[in-house]
Amino acid sequence: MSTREEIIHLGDQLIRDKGFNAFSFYDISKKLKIKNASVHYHFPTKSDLGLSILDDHTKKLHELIEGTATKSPMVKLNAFLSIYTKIKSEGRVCLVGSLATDLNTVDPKMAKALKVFANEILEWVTSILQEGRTKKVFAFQESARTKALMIISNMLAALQLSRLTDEKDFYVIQQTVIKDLKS
Amino acid sequence: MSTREEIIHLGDQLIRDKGFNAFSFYDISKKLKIKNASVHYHFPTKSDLGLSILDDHTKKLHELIEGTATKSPMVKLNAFLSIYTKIKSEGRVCLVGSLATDLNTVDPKMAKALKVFANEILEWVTSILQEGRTKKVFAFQESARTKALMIISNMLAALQLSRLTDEKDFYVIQQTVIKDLKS
DNA sequence: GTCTATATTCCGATAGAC
DNA sequence: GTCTATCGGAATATAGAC
Repeated sequence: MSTREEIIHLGDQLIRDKGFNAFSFYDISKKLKIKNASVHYHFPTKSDLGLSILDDHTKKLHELIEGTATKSPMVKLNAFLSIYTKIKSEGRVCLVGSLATDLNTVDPKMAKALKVFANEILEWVTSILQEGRTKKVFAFQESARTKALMIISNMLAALQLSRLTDEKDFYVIQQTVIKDLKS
Repeated sequence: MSTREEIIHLGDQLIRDKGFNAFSFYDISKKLKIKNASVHYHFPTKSDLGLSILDDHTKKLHELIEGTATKSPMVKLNAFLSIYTKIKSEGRVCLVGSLATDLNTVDPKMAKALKVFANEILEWVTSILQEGRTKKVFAFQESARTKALMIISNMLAALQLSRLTDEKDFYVIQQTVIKDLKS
């Protein structure tokens, strides 16, 4: 992995671990054993880094969408849910949740990229649910978009809430989402 | 309202507007037209202020629980949901969501108080749902605690997600929560 | 691409006068 | 209870050498 890629990777972890406003370029330089100024060579400003992290997430989302395009709705749903399972195993929260709470403090370009990213997730999950209902794999009463909002809300908040109530509550919520879709 | 109370009030708004790590004592002193040092007189450290804000929320939660104790489950549920409606009208997020994403950066006392607060909300909503099901006002298949986790997740994340997709999505999610409980 | 060195700004916090 | 003044530290960011 190039230094640039390592910085993006570390920055992403730090945002989802501590929040965008609580990590510094020093945190990254320390871990990579380079100097503060070297991080600034790759990303002149913190917003530049934030934008690149969002671009990276968007790119990986596209890869996941394309990589599962020919699979069944259940496999696609599991691919979506697995994103959160992995984040939970790291003890972190998701990028959308972390940056949404900081939205009023980030620069407009980052806010814009975040909105695009969140809407692409919403559209993907909506399409998965729509396809699943058509194929009689999923059952739900609301519009597919509304159901997608409910499920994404559950997963996003499951990461945050289970930090406070009980770590197991993440899985309680995730399993309930799955069970609810099948009945 | 005393200066101390005004500081708590402003600090609460700032946490839910920008996040705990993005506001400063200067933000508060500027608004109250007093000096930085005066804020420190009331709250020696930022953590002291954070703790007092959490105590204030906990106290108000207790008042709401006691004030609705003799009401119907539907009225209690509406009291719970109205908390989020009000937050949405201010364009902010809830205290639990804001601080959960910052959890790894706050001092242990604040983390502890936040966990107590979140669990009290969970217990309250659980008891509302339990009572509502017993009285045949609500219908759901999961345990009352699990259903409470789902609903709280939906509302917490509705505030965050609707900042990014569409402000109206907050109400879409809220209405779906209500409708789903009645079927 | 990485370094040393530094400029600048901001923030949390405290001492001591009024 | 609020003020002026200030300390110490941390963070973003840049200049210029290697």
